[in-house]
Amino acid sequence: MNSAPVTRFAPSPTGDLHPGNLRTALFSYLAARATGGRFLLRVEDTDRARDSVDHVAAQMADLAWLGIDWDAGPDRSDAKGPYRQSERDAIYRQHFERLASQGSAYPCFCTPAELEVARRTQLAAGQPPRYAGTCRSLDAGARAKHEAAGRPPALRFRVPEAGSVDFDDLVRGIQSIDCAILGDFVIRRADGGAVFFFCNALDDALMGVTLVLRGDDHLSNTPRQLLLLSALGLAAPRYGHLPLLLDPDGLPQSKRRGSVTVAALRAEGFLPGALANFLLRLGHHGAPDAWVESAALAAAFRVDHLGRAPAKFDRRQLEHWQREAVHRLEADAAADWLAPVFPPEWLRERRIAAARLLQGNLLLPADARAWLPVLGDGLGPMAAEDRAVVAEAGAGFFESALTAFAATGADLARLAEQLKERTGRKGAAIYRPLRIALTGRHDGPELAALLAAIPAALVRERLENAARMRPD
RNA sequence: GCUCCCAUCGUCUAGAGGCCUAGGACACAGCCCUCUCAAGGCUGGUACGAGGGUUCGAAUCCCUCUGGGAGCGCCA
Repeated sequence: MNSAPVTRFAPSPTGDLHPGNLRTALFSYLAARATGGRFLLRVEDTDRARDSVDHVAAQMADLAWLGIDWDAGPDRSDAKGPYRQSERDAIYRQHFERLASQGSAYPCFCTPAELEVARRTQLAAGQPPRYAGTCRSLDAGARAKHEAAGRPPALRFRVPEAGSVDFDDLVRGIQSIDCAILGDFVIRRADGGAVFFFCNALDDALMGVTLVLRGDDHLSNTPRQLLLLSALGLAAPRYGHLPLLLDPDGLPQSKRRGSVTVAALRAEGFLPGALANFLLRLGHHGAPDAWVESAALAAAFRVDHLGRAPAKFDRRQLEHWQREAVHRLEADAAADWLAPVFPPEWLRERRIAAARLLQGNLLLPADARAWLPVLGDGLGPMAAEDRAVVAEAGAGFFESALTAFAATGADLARLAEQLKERTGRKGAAIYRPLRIALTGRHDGPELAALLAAIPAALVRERLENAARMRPD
């Protein structure tokens, strides 16, 4: 495992990916890429009721968006495939038979109602709810009787009565779980469907996965999977259990609670590099304080630098990385990024120019909306304090500006020079009223670039309006 | 209920007995730079959940408590 691990991400397509899922995927991916290993994508679609093919596609799109690619997956199978559990029934069946024939598993005829009663009774008695073992040692006669009754049995794994399961978790360290606290668990439902514990562990082993990074919530189930694998004589992967990613209120992210999804973040305009840099530092330390390029992500990731404490999803941290990402955007990429808010009639060149001009002042594409009127048409009303600045400069100032503009065009340095000569003003006394007159606001990108980006006719019109402006 | 896991600034984290009057980053405040905003530079405030031990010495080890989480499913 030290040299070239095989890792995987194994989502169940029951909804959109959350940042926490994506982090697990990213870490698994980076763990493989950092050392020249392989990364697999396996779809765990064994829940026909909730799964959907749309979710599979959406999840793959989220992964690809972040820059995660897989050596094998549902869309790219190989000898170890298929990579959709819904297509692996024959494999599961074969291993069920093996387990059953060697006595590691047995048919269980208990009904859900019976099990529920037993569970309640145990809970009431202060006992942990564990399978009581009713069907554990049914003789042939009893078994035949049940079968004659027509009820199809589930298949239950026989957990050893004594001993313990020991493993060394990559992030949690040595774990030792007493078999006595593990009840016999179902591996095949009465309807013949394989259960998560089973397919998940079996597929990892069969696909040659050597390192599994997954959520904390699987930690206490790991012994069951280890038992299963050892009964099958298969090599188990190394496990590393990542702490959960929490919502800002400190509760675990979940679909039910409406936690933010990766898809929603993408729709808002967050950039993949921003999310990657953000996730890289959640439950993982040792990455540099500064921005990490996507090509350097794998080198910045260390599997032995994973933390144990849960982390909160903090949008402001994400926004910091987003700002970094936006600043780093090439002009044409920035134009694409802003495409959703640009007027459709704008040509490529104009989009690039506008993007270059604005990108330093934007966090999300929606922020650009406020600037469209400045570059195009229809300045809104200005704030009282801004009107006051314009009024203070006075009609003479703007008339001089008009004259100067006619001579210099959109060359701010020369324009300012002439204004200085004509009005005796300098510095902020020139730039500030000019900025406000031209843009209707007192903040924003460099004025020189702004002046160059506003059509000359509009520049004149705005200067004329400013000249007519009175205080109050 | 039982078993297991987690616990450092508001947030992400460093810290594996003395290097910690706890470091960095984000956020926040102030200053500098600057036509403004952003960026950048500098400065500042804010944290070891509580209580007991062990030790010459504890954020670091042990115990208890508190708080949070997970698992105990014919869900994944």
